[in-house]
Amino acid sequence: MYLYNSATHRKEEFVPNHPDIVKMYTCGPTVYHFAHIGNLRSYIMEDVLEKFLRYEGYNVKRVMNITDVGHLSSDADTGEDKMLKGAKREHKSVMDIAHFYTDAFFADCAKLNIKRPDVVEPATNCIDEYIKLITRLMDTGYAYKAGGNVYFDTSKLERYYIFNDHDAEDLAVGVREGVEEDTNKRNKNDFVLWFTQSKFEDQALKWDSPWGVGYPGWHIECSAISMKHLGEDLDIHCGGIDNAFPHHTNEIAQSEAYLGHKWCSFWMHVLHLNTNSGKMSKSKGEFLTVSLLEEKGYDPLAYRLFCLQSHYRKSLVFSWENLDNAQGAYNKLIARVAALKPGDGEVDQEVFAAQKEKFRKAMGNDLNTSLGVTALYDALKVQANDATKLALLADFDQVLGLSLIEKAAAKREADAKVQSSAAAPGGIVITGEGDPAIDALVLQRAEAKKAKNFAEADRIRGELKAQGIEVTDTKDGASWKRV
RNA sequence: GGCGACAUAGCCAAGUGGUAAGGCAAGGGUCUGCAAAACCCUGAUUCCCCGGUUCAAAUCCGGGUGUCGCCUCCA
Repeated sequence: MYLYNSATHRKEEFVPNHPDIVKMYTCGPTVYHFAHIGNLRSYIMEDVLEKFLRYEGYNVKRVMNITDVGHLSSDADTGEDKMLKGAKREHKSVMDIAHFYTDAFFADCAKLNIKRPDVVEPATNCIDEYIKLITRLMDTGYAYKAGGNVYFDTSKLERYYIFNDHDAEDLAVGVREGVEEDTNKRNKNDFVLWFTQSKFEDQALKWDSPWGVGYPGWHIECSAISMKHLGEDLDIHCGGIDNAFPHHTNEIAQSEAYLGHKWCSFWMHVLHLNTNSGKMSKSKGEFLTVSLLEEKGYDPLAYRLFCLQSHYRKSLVFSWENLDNAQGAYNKLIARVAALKPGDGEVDQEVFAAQKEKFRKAMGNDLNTSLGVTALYDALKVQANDATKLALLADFDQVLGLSLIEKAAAKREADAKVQSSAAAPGGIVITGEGDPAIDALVLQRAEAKKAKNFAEADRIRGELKAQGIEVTDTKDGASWKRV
């Protein structure tokens, strides 16, 4: 399989460092707030990567951090979230907030069929590891102490910028509002490994260290957690594109300075989900969460399909119209899968192998999920029996994670619930979900229709629709169901 | 200001030198009293613009234009 490597700016054949395992690390959420669906786009794509690696027969160990220290009290989270405000008002601890949002994050992931990584490690669990790393960096001269904090000295590296060719002099420090230049730094792009002088007044969590009581910088956490669970090398490191610089750049700097050798082979970055007005954020415009999608009647998996129809290295624009498209496509897809008959003959191995090869080739080409989704439609259209089609759909869905088989089964079951529940003289047959009152109304309409009193028939249909009941005419009468 | 990416029908998109996949929406048709559902049919002489290379370019090269992202803690 081929993956685009941000570090080399090329598609490269993926070969793991060790034949028996793929070591995968993905930057996790900062748990001070709910995740928005833009955050979740990255996790969906990483999930597809992990599942495809397993599908290809690799043994994967995936690690994710939970950032629960370092910038929980940043200025970005003010005032928007009731839970956080509530927690503060009720004097709940930062850790309570972290736990709450960690759980919320994984609940969202579950709704999107995102598998939980093999190892999930909160940053606050690894203080000893950070101290170990920073100690060696101090001993080897890569780190220095200034103004109470410990900094990494980027001038000690031959090559600091890995993902792009920045010129240090051109870096515009403090471009963003509210960011002040730290005058303790020897070089513009040095970064903090350990704080004792917090820039956040209400920094709640502090630990003792050789450099004083304080807390770790943000970047050190990912290096240390990765090494703790995956050792001194790494196959794939993923994250949102915004992390490429400075976060991942700094991870490489400190990790390789610490190890004395190359650390990670493949770097993958997921582009952003934008709105029409630009980058999605928690404080600007609608705060788009999985729960909000559900409230509006969307299936979270329709959002997953929306992401899959695009490519992870392209920015994607979210709009309700686009989500409507995806939801419509998802419904139709489920309906078509539900129309297939399970157990209809033997799987045609030849057809199965040919279609599977197409799918593997598409996904193996830097996760071309758009073609992966097309493979689903090809499977539905291929000249073969239903058993073969279902086997293909189930196979591809191991990677795509759209719950096609389960949703189709549920739909079949729901449709089967519509039983013959009333028969009237005159041969009119009403089928529905078994509510005599509704049956009576539907029968009334059918009789009016039979008498060619269409105005009355439409009136009753409108009345039923207002109750959320959909009436469909059949050969012998009518059928109804709740929608 | 520097750096990085992207630009294909109304929308999401595939395409890596050989003459534009697929999905959604839309329109037409079959069916229906009308609908719904289902099924069938219809879409870009053209791939942001201008040059160049080539028998041949959406695909390669050069130059523009536009959009987005990053530049110290946002996936």
